[in-house]
Amino acid sequence: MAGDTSKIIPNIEEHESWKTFREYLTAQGLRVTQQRLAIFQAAYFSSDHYTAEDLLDEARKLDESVSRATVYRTLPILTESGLVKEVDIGKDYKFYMSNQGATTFKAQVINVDTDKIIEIDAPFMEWYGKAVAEKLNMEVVSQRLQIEAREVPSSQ
Amino acid sequence: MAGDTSKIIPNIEEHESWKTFREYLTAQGLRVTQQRLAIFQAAYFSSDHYTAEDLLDEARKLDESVSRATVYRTLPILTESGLVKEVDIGKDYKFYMSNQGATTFKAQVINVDTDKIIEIDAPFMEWYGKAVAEKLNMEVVSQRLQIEAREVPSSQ
DNA sequence: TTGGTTGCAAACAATTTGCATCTAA
DNA sequence: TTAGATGCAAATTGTTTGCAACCAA
Repeated sequence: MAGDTSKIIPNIEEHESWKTFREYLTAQGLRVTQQRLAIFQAAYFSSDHYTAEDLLDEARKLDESVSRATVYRTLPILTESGLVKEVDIGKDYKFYMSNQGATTFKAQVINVDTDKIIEIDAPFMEWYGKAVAEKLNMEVVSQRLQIEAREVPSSQ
Repeated sequence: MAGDTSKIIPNIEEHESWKTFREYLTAQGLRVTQQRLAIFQAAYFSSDHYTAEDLLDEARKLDESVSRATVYRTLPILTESGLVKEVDIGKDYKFYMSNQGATTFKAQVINVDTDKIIEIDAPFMEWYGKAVAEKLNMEVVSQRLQIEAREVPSSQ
């Protein structure tokens, strides 16, 4: 096996998310490969937002055989499984983040000076989207609220 | 895409927006060129969302010398002047729309099946973004609320 | 006159894809 | 065994840029 996968989080392979991921692959008729496992681990056990390129770097620390193409081919699997969330803030590349314990609707506050993304709860937004869609006789597939802001040069 | 705009609006060159655009160019030390005027007209007197490529097609109906490069170089001028608004819905190309009479905050409802974009008023969003940003000691630069939805297969 | 603008084509950058090889099942 | 998965490199696609010709002021 290329790359020990249990260095960062103790007993990481016993974490239930592993089971979820393996079962998802199997259920979809997809194979459980070393590369997919490495990419999953790097993607899911991350606490921040990352790009495909960031993910490639991290996954390679776990299995150096991982290629850029496989990262791009695996990301849709991760997002469709619900384990990872795609975050598009209007740049020419996408961000992703682990979807660990996601429940309530989140808005993103983007610091325009640093590009840092802060996720904040915005539970009532969910209701708002539904209400608007209903008026148009539509059903919500997804929604996002993004606020670009900059730090106030804290006076006094 | 909106058709030939000079047929819809009478005396189009007397519309005050022309003055605004020319004054904006001059104020910025930019030249008033035929190409910029054609792109402005195609961009501003359109009632729908359009891509850079759509805009190129429309602008060429007014001045066939307009090139793709000039469209891309003019779009930032139009958005910075406030005459045109950029709408990014997470696709790999951007949409734009005329900012005629825009006052209140708008949300976009995107029909995921047809890619049609519907703009709806969401005035309270403005307040919400400000409140959130304030809590983080930040000031809002811009915000967007997007709802992806699909038509309900109208029963009965 | 002359420095900003233009069209063209080449360059870019993120992402996708064709293909020969590899491997999970 | 064998169909699905991989790495590599080339292709794609929306957008940007270098440059010589052009033209608004």
